[in-house]
Amino acid sequence: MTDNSTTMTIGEVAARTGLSVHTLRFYEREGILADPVRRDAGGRRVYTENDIEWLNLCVILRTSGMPVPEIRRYTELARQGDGTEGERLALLREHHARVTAQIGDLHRCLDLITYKIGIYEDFFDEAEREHAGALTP
Amino acid sequence: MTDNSTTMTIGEVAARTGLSVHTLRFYEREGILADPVRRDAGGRRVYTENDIEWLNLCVILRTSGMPVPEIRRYTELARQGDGTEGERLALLREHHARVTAQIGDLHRCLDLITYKIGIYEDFFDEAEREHAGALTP
DNA sequence: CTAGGAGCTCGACTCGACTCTAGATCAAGC
DNA sequence: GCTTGATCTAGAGTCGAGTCGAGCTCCTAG
Repeated sequence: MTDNSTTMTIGEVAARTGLSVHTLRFYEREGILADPVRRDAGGRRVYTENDIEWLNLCVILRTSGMPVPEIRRYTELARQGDGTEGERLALLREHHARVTAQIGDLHRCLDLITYKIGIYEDFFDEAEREHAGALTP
Repeated sequence: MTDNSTTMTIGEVAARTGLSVHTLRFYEREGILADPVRRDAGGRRVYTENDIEWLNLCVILRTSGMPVPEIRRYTELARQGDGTEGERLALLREHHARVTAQIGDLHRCLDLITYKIGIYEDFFDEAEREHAGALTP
């Protein structure tokens, strides 16, 4: 049960999202926070569970390579609310395709790397066999 | 049969590797070419099939996220030749692990993105059903 | 012989995404 | 009241990986 009314300081949010406080402020400047962060009497940022959730989504999007401007676009759409679902869906689908493609690329790279590793391993196996004076017919 | 003695200009290499001529010169400065590129009488670079092969490996390593300095390290070891196989193998294994981990990360991101897409799709399905005045019991 | 297209070097610039600094403010504990 | 540690803002700096430009040279086709 995530209590929707408990609030956090920027430091706590940093701890919970894995982002640095610098990055949190940076993201806010870049306009990728769901709603403008509230402030307490002293002017410091006050975050809610909602913000954490949104930030976690942002982290996922960034980790999977979505550029900041595109996250901003998504955020703007979400802020606008009703009527933007189509564009949001399109944006996510596009990203989905890119990530899928990238995974494919990485797999192809991995195959070659695995192959190269195999060559080196063979090299050492061979050396060992010779060292042991094995009986290769 | 790749003729090992045919040579190419930088432009041809660019066409064949997908790298720009700028990038080819940049890679050379960065020391990630197997051997110092030969030059013709006029001082222009002369590439061989070997260079192409090496560059293709570099492209794979870069695509899979190996930083340039690490490729340089690998290149240096390869240049030194005998006795460095162990370190080369270690380096490749490390990279293999990183790439594998990254693929895992991307899969995790993809799952969440897929989930989000599902939510939007449900939203539209629902809207459509209502529009059609369906008989949901 | 000359025009145009590649190439050359060196150094500067870009871009994206942070990351850090300075100098001020604030809140809480002693 | 004072200190200490967290926050604040605005703006500058960093880092990686290219990317580009200026000014020059060189080959080749017409």
